[in-house]
Amino acid sequence: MATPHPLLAKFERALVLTPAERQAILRLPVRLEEVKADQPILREGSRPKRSCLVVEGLACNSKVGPNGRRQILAFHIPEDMPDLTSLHLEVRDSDIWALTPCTLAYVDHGDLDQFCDEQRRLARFLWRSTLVEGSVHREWTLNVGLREGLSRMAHLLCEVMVRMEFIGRAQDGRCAFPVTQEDLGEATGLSTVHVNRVLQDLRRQGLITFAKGQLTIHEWEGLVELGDFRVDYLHLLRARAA
Amino acid sequence: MATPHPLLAKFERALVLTPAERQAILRLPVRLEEVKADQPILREGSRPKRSCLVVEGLACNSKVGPNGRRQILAFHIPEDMPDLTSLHLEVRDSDIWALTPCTLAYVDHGDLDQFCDEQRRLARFLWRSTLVEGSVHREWTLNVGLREGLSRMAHLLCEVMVRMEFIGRAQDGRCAFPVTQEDLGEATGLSTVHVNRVLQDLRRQGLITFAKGQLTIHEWEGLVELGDFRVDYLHLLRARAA
DNA sequence: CGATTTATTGAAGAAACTCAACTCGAGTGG
DNA sequence: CCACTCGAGTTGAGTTTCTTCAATAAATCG
Repeated sequence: MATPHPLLAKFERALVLTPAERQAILRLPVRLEEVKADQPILREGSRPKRSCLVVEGLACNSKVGPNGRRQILAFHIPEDMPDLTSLHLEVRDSDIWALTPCTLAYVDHGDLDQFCDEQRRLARFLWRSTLVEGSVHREWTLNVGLREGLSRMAHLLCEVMVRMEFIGRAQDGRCAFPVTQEDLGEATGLSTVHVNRVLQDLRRQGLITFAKGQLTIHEWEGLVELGDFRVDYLHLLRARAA
Repeated sequence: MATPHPLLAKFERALVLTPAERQAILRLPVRLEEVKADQPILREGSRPKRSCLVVEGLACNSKVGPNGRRQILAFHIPEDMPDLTSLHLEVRDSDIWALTPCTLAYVDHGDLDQFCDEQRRLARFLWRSTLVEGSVHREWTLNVGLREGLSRMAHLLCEVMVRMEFIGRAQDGRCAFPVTQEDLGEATGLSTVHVNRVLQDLRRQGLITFAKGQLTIHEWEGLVELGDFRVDYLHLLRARAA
């Protein structure tokens, strides 16, 4: 088989699989689809019959507020399943948008349900994934509710870098993060103008470089300090040999 | 048996149970405990071996921010399980506090795990409960990130009232909500002073009364409008006869 | 009753917003 | 290849929202 199963990477990142588990994953029927940049993947109010995993690209979870402004609630990077929630939540309560061109691997809920019934350990891991998403939401609420602009942005950038590192897509404090300043504003609850000033401030302090969709963190400790970043809430689980 | 099993109410609110399911719930060993007001129920960093359900009282999920200020992330009312997350998330990422004296029903994770393996439908419902909690977190992030003070508070009060109604603890737009203005500030990300002014504004508009821990909503439509409140994100599921 | 929260008020100041203009770079099509 | 457009980034200035500080009033509790 040429390309490995898209779901395999997600599980193997965190768990040491038994042969039976691996087989069960490989048997899961998936369907690959492409989405263009700035296109909706899922809409609030819809009733999905399948869930997707991000294979390639950057997506986000968002809702539209009163004034028509968008609040980004989470970024989704490869190996994330942005709508695992819809497996048990009939109606979607938020949108999923592709921020860049995305490759998605879809799994039917029927297959996933059966998979969960048969593979109890892997089911628990999927449940856990949705709980981690919840934990990230909690940290974001705190971020927006309690931290001032500069610290808030610092925290966000720390999170992105750690998650990118975890999936092996960051090296030497550098990773692709192809979002606009407007996107950052929607994620932090700041205006675009203010985002611009905050980023300038971070640059001036020599903490980061952010240009052309590339994020570089020059002084990790400094940014962590400024952003009051403690990694625990990401609940990163790394597979380790027995 | 004098008092019904504390978990039964939660399930029966949303599902029509089979006799076998009901039996399985009744067999779940629980242990009732009391906690005084303003006491921690669970601490960030701890590794719980059991989960609890709120039988009586008001609790909250919160984290402490950089300046030592507390951000409330959710209120927990009877029939909520504030730390179901810890069933699969080894280390707690937030605190649970009792805001009033609380009665809690504890279930060991071992028992709960077994219960989930045997009662697949009920397990799905528990999973779903944690997903609803996530949805509430999303709405709160939007609330804090996008809405201005007045609207933000209106939204919060709408949520509280709907949830209280759902568990049968509100009548005629009136329910107990024994929190201080400081608590409300921590939940909305506003200063205590500003909360006070916002509440005055809501009162002046004739929308609410809030005194001595009693919340009354006089003009539901008006408050909903002001708070941009749409109930869907609560994913309320009501048991209905077949 | 005194002690301690909790609620309320005024005033000055900070953080962030809006509006509007301008720059820059990357297409794109004539 | 150049003029043009368009999206993204940047800057200045005035304004709003909310904060902080500090003091007072009211309520609650032992």
